[in-house]
Parts: sequence; structure tokens; C-alpha cells
Amino acid sequence: MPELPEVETIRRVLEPSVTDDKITEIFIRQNRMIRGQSLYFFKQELTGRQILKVDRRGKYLIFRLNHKIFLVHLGMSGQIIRTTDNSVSQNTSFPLPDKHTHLTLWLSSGTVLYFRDPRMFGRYILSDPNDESRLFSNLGPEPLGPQFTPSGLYQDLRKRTASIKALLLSQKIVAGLGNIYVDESLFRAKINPAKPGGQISKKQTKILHESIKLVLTEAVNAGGTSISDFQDPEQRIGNYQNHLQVYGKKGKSCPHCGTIIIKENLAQRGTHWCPSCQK
DNA sequence: CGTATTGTTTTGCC
DNA sequence: GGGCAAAACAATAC
Repeated sequence: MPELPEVETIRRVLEPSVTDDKITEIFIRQNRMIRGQSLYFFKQELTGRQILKVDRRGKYLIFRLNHKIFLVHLGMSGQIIRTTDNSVSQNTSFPLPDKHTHLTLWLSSGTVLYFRDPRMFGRYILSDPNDESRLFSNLGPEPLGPQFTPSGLYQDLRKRTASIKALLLSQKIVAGLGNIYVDESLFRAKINPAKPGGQISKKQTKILHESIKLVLTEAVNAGGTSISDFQDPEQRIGNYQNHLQVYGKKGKSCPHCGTIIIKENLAQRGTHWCPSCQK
């Protein structure tokens, strides 16, 4: 579910409603995803903190608290649902908390945040602000920030023999792209997903850089992609699934040339491309 | 029964 | 030690 555009959509919804709120109570159903602080201290250290700011880095949501940072990675199926109900939600499409609600935060204004994650690939990390750079040390530049440049991208792809698909998924070349947006970006750039990173020309790299920024910007503006179950904290779905060109389009015609879109496994993921446009 | 799914970490090999 | 590729994690749908 959540790649950069989805996480940014969540961030934008949460920011105005939880900023300056205090965490008054916490309930943990499943502690598998909790990292950083020990379980005992997790609850103790989170309770009473004020949310100063909600940021994002790659696919991580960052709650900046007084003297702590709370990082949330939603994995494959994580979501955050906001209600103003104190016990059982009445506004949601299903009763909350349910068996997939692993963490619940009550805030001083009456807001309740439900953290759901059926597949439990997500992570909740409570740490010191000083640890932030270490926690993000494996992430490449923000694709929509000034650090992401065509020349930097070109340098990082030099001498790499792995496929551009695998490299873009790794988060180390650039942060925030997942399976959907890698396929869409490579289609826009007319680059074959199997092409080794080191074989992409300077000119192609510049186009790839532009394509990534374009696709992500469009997707953020559309409120993310709701393929199966993405919804923002207010339970609204995104709109970018209506703009996808190749992802999920196996057997359909390429919007550019009409050739049938292919889907094959690459880098352990279903990979979609136009065999004619993306040589 | 298989296969597939919007992600990352770990493992093992070269 | 780095780069790379595959397994592993888990739930659910088809």
C-alpha cells in the first residue's frame, strides 16, 4: 500500500489534526512491530509527549515529539485511521479497534489514532532525536527535495550491475519509490526495468530523474493510489489508480504505442512494462 | 492445494 | 567488505 505518495497523503491529513496534541494513553495489542525502545519503555516514554510536528522521510512517517522521535513505517499493509470517538468508532467502515489494530493512541483533544497492519510488515520506532540520521543512514535522497539531482543519480548508478528496477526499489539510490511508482517512472522514462543501472546513459538518467519527480508529484496531488485498500486517516481513497499507465495493466494496450503491456517477475516483484517503448 | 500482493531485513555467495 | 539475489517475515484473496 504505502509508497511515498501514500505516506505523504497520510502526513498531510494528520498534520493539522494532531500537531500540538498530547498523547494521553496508549494501547498495544501486538508488539511485534515495535523497535528501538524496549516494550516497557515504549509505552512509558510515549505517554504524555506532545506532537510538535509530523514529517516524512521516504516511506517513513515522523512524529516529532518533545525530546523523542516516533517513526512509523507502514510496511505493505499498514494504515492509520483517525477518529474522534473515545471507544468504538462509529464513523469508520468497520469496527475499531479490530484484530489488526496493533497500536492505539489517544490524544488530548479527543482524537484517537488507530494503527492497523494486517500483514505486520510495518515498524513503530521510538527513539532519540539524535538517532535520526543513523536511522535513515540507508536512505537515498528525497526524490522531491534538492538533494536529488540528475548528476547525483548518474553517479550513483555508475558501475552498478543490478537492474534499474532493483536499484530503485532498494531505497538507497533514491528514497520512497515502491513497486508501483518504479514501474510507472521507468515507463515514463522509456527505460527497460531489467537494464543494469550502469548502462543507463547520462541523457536517459536526466529523463529518469524528471520522470520520477513527475510521477510522484502527480500521485501526491491525486492523494495516492488506492489499488486494493489504501485509504487516508479520514478513510478517503486516492485517485492515482486512474492515472496508472503500466502498473496492473498486463494484457492491456500501451497508452503510448498500443503494444500489449508485459508483466514478469523482476527483483522478486511483479514488473510491468511496454516491450516496445522500453527497450 | 497452489499463486499473488503497494516492503524491508537477513542470509549467503562471489 | 560491497554488491547482488533470494529467502524470510505474515495475512489474505483468488
